[in-house]
Amino acid sequence: MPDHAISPTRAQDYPEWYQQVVRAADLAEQSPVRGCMVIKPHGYAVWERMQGILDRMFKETGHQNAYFPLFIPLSYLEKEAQHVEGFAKECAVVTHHRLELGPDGKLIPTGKLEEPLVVRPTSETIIGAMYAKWIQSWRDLPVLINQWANVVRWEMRPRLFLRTSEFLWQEGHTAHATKEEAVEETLRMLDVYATFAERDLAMPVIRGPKTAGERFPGAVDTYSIEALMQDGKALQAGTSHFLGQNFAKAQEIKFASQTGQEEYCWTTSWGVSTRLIGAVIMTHADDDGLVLPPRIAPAQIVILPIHRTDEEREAVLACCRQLAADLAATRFGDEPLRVKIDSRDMRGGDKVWQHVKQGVPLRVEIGPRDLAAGAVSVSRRDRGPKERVSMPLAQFVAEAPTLLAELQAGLFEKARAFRDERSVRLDSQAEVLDFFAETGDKAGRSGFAHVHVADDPAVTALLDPLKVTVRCIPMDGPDEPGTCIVTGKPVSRRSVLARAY
RNA sequence: CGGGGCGUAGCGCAGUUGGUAGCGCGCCUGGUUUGGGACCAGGAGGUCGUGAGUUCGAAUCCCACCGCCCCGACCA
Repeated sequence: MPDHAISPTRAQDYPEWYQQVVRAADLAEQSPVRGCMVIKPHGYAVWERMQGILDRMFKETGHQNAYFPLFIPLSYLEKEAQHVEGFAKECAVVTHHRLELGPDGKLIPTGKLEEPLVVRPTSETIIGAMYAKWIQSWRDLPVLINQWANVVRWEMRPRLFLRTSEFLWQEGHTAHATKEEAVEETLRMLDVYATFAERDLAMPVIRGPKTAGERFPGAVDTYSIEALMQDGKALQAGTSHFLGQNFAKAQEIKFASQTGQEEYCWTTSWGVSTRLIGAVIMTHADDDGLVLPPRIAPAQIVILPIHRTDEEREAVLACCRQLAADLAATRFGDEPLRVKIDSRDMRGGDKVWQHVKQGVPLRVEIGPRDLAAGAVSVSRRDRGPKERVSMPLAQFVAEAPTLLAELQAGLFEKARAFRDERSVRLDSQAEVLDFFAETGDKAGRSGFAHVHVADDPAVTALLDPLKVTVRCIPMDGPDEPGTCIVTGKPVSRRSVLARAY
């Protein structure tokens, strides 16, 4: 057996490594439908963890869930000009509503629709149409709604979790009486995403507004959280849009103000998707497979009974059940510990490696020797796959939450250290060209470049050939005035440049 | 949609002067093992991506289509 569970390693072939991790961890696989994935139970369990935490955060910030249709009348998308431009090309369109059996046994679509239906690429238009009916008075505001849904974007180059034709996400859509309130909402949700990414996914992110070219079609401002993956490429992990009155005007979302004036609403939308699973993989996974931060791990601890004879089996299993019960009575991150006993009848080595590849944070082995000593053998996913530490059973129960907290914090620190190591401040075009050079030592080893650039086509012209984009203009930390390295225009802070997924 | 590569057992692959399918891992059974991705023996599993063609005969040759991967344009 090779040194690593995953082949090739990250260093050998990063894109292939990614796919092998997804497969080895049994997260998802390609479906017979082009560009669409099947999310398998383990992958879906991770998504459910993310959903659970985010949903609670949305509710805590005053939002309610609702559900809107999968199909959007074509005419709805035509209303907002910029929006059409952004989405028109990549949509699935339903044109027929019946199938008839042809003479050759083939099914033929018939029953042409009067108006084609677009499978939602995002739901601003259909939700806006409903808001227009629901909102009459300032007393109806704000409207704070989220929906968990699937959307379809006919992407040219799909990749499991990162870019699939259909993906799962949540989309929040809010309407407000004032600009200030809507902007505040936009930033509040950006903050929710950043907190979730850093606290739960252990993934450091940079947040900030996008440049004009990178904006969501129809938005006044788009904010994103950006994370750095292990291959030095950036991943946009969540977005929050201030839509101004653009959609409200296009869709007649109006209300009577306190002074009796008819006014347009100010709206926002914000979303994160199953792409976050890809983000977790590319942030934490190693050459032995997935590494799950404890807070989003479906099982935080797996207990592995080791036994030979039937008598041993009984005694060991009894001990495992007791341990599982004791751990489940303990709390980590405001929730009971999630523990699983894996008593499947298979070779121990295989079983251990499965859990390694699936990213379970803690593995606990209990065999006759441990039983006799009143001890357990503990392995951490952030250490070598063969490392084990023996400790008294009672001590493990007491310290399990601390161990998990340590693991969670350790993953974050490691990711942050990696990001810092791959982050530079550059002050000239030459330095930028050198940093993103694709030859020599630097091949594929780029990262975040903090640079003074203006929001200007001349900047894009410089970056395009490098396949580099302005990810966002970081909003944390103080202003740092400077001049654009391309145009010489004064700018108040540095932007983050990177290659991106 | 453009350029390149590739589709043979669940996975990884071999199989070119065209002769009717194999290896490793995995899976099932039995045995020996056992704090570690074991060993031995036996077994199951494939209309060789799909369709049409050349041929007595096609996984091998020709054509079309579909899909996957990498590089672009697009993108949560």
